[in-house]
Amino acid sequence: MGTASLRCLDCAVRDTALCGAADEEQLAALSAIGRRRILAAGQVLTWAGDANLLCANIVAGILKVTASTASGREQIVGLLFAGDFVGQPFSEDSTVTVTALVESDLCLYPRERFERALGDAPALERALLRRTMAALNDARERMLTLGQRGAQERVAGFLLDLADRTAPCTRGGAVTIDVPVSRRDMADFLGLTIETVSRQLSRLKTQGAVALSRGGRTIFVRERSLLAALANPG
Amino acid sequence: MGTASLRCLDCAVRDTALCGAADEEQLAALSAIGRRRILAAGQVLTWAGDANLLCANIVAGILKVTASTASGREQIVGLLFAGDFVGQPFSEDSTVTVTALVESDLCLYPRERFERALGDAPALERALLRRTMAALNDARERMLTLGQRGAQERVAGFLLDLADRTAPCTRGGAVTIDVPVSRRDMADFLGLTIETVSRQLSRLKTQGAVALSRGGRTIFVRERSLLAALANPG
DNA sequence: CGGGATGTTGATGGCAGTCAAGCTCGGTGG
DNA sequence: CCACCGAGCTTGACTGCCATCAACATCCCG
Repeated sequence: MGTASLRCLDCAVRDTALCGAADEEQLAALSAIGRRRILAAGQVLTWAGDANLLCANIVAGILKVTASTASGREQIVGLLFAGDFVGQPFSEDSTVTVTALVESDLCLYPRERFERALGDAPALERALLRRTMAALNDARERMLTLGQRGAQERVAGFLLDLADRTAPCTRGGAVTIDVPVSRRDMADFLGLTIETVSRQLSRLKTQGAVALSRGGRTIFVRERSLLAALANPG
Repeated sequence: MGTASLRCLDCAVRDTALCGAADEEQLAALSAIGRRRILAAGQVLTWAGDANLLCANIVAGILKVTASTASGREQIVGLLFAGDFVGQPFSEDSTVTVTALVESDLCLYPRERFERALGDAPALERALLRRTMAALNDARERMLTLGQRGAQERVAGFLLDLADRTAPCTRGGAVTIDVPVSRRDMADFLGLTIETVSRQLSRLKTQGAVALSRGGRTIFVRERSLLAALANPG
């Protein structure tokens, strides 16, 4: 237990992850059932429809959560970053597929044992509830986007979200975004096609809101306020 | 407390609502802080952006949860029925607007007191966590619809959901659906326009999947399997 | 019976999807 | 070092679906 909680106390996401809500004893319990695993880029953690055996905290990396149509069309219903929680405690089977977008480092827990740990740690369960509610809010915001906004609004809004993630403080100025996903993933996230995403990015460039480079994976935001205006036309 | 829990024990949604997870003592505590309120059709319970002061259980009726664009376009991000929970414990302000679609009967709790009650009743908090996760799953399924499906698939899928809600058992046969919402609300729910919804319903009629009546508010499903096929083209 | 709200149908246009070339960049091997 | 290759990205031409605008029908309620 000593070494176990030591490992956790050293963890890169000790404060930002769910574990941040755990005291030392609870942390030791978590540590006892958790094990680290590296996922290669493109590797699938859980498949939709499979038995729901895993929960995890993301130590490093980026994962996508996807739902798919019978005809194979894919929608990214969530993006997960370091510190985020993955999984569905108290559910028998998983309804979504979780895939690593880049090499990712996870702290895995067997689902049922994790559930027992939650029962013994009210603070943990409370933290998970708050996170789940936050995820629901995100999902609702995205429903608004997918149902009501046009292509340019979606792309501009996505870039703004990325900018906030990488540089939350910068207000009116310029930011460099390292887009962590391919055009295909951007399209699947936004409910558009690759071509439409590409065209809208080009349009943002000609409008002077951004500059592109390195195969489109680095985006320089020239005028954040302009981008905001395009993301939310009045 | 005797009369209080008596009121609750009589409640129409005693078993289906969140309270179903509460024992008698916890129920008494809830009862002590809850009060009933009738909302007229069209009346708003909470506005997006306002302070988040309320939680509630729905005793009877139907509510919509909406998010809006700066330009006034509205997306219904959730529909709530008898037994469902409304509100966002542990959040300072509400991000969505909740409106009654028909006259509705609610059991209201002041948010902060409800949070305290949750802290004293782990079973309640557990139940709320499960519901929130279920809501998140719903939201993700709807993201898939809004992002990837065509108009006919959306409308057919909506009808199937309604059919499942009113007659979960009927498998291959025919069901009569009493559509509980206007065309405008259907459109806002599905991310379409009123006209498109109407046209797709007419199309479903000519295709023999449904029959319409009473100003379109009653829909007779002729071939559930056909409807399912149209909702999920392979 | 009349009038307003709600729903349907029609004509048209625009935005995004589809199909199809090119282009860029990074990696590999000669 | 450079030519080549392939994956990912961009751009173009065209189509099709859904939104928009507008007229008409139907239902409901007094």
